[in-house]
Amino acid sequence: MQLQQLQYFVAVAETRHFTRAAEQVHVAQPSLSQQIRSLERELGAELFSRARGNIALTDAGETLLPLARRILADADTARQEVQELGRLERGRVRLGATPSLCTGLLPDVLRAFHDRYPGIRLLIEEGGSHDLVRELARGALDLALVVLPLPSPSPALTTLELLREDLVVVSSPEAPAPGTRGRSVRVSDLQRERLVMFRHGYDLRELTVAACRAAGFEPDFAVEGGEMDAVLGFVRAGLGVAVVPRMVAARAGRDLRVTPLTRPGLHRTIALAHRSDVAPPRAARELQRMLTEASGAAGLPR
Amino acid sequence: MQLQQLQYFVAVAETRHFTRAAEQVHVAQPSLSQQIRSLERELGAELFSRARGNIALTDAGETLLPLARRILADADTARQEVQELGRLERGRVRLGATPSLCTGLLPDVLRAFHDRYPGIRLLIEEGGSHDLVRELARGALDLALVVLPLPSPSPALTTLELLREDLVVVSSPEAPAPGTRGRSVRVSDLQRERLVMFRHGYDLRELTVAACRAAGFEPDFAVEGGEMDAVLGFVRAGLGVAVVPRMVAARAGRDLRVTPLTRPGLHRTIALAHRSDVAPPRAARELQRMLTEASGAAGLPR
DNA sequence: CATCTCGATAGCCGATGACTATCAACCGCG
DNA sequence: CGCGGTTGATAGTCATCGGCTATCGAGATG
Repeated sequence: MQLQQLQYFVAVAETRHFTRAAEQVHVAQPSLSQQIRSLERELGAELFSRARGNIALTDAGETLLPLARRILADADTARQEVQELGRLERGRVRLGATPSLCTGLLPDVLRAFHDRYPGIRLLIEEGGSHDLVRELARGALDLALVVLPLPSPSPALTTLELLREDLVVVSSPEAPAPGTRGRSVRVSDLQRERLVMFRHGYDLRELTVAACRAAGFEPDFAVEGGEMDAVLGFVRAGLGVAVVPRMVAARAGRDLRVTPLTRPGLHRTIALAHRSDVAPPRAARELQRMLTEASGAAGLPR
Repeated sequence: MQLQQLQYFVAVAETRHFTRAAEQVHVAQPSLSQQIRSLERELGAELFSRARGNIALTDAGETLLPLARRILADADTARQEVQELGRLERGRVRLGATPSLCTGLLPDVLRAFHDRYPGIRLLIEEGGSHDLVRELARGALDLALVVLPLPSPSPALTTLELLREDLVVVSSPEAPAPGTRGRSVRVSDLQRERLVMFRHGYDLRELTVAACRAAGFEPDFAVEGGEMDAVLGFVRAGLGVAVVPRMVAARAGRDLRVTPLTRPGLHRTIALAHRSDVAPPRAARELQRMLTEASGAAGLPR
């Protein structure tokens, strides 16, 4: 039994006429006759009663017809759906990102992506780099925005650097400016400040703590454990200062004092990770492209 | 897209392994690879991510899989159903019969047929010969039990004589026996009787009336218009006598007097009719066979 | 009776799917 | 670090099959 034979069969059943059915399916009449015969032979039953000028379905034909129609319809649907997938009219991207990135780079790009491909569902998983890497390897994510270096690097993952972000110190405009030199602040100056610190899992936490230790002191937390918004809120309220990406600080509005770090300062490298062994789906590749483009404009060069 | 390709595709999707899938579908691995490739080319999308030792479905594959399964299942169902039809495990026979035949020959044969082929639905249409012939020609019936000669014979119908039935006179045991000679009665004797007559449409009505006229008189109806059961009931109640097939009279029980007609008496020829241009369905042919057999035993020879 | 219609048949040809042999990449093992 | 083993891809060959044209044959038609 072949799809083509079913198609021929349905054409004959509909036209009740071999010659016209042959025209309808764009094939010579003998070919169609032959295929119908072959289908009948395989099924072990006549499908049509071939009374001259009065082709009619037999019981077997009557039984087969609805199934044949359904099979052909399903085959059409299959073709349709796969092609829509290819044209990014449908589909899904499962993107992981660290919380700080969700606040920074992501919203604009996701907005642009969704405007361009409204049929693609975007599933965002917010989590620490460690979790994201695991989910990627499990195949539960197509792409992840992570901060380099990865906590558990693996050859199974390919990373593509997107951009390097400066970190800055934010503080309440009402409190005295941090540091001693006004325009910028050194890491060591943070020893005199109390910090508002993210919860465990934020790469910014590890990064900041590591920087303080490298400068020879243990940071002093005024409060710790919040998400990005909470941290900014605490800072705004004057509980302490925080080290955040410049982009986040810029978005946070005017009611925060932003003080850059003295050179070389602190940075973090944001990268896009995906499994090395399988190419990400079309839609994920397209999102990857848009992210690369956006961050290229935003700034890997600098 | 071909059913075979879908089968191969599902096999690979299930085993996640080309070589094992090839074994499962009894084909060499390169053939399977090639078919999958060809399917992918036609659909314009990769169906599998071929990471060594980790074959996985792509989005497109994931989309196709459920449809492919369903298509294959439908194809199986189709094969199954058509074959059950051939083995008379399923199906239907649409049989027409005149009312008097429904009472006579039919019940036993239908019982035997149904016992033997419990999966076949039996649809009986009771009607006058004229209606039955029309329904046959329309294709609304597969077979019809009719009384010859047909009111509107047509080359489009083939008839096969089944048996000749004697007609007898039935009367109430409490009334005086009809006729004058005790053991049998002549048609002309019916002039002195009042008849219980079937409704229009019964061949027995036409036949009896024609016989009376041939004998030179117009029959006198005590009551007319009933079905077979009603007629027998009226006769039993003593309203009059009736001319019915011997087989019906025999079934009607002891509380009816049965008087044969003097030779040559009256007969009717029962035949099986079907369209000449198309062979009846398998199940109908089988019922035809059983009817022929049963009536052969019952009596065409005599 | 000639003609037309329409499905079946015959014969041929190119496409295609299956096979064997082999390659290439990757894995695990010593 | 090299070496078989595994596994999917590739190459080349061949038989099959589906498509085509030409033609037949049975009914309908005028």
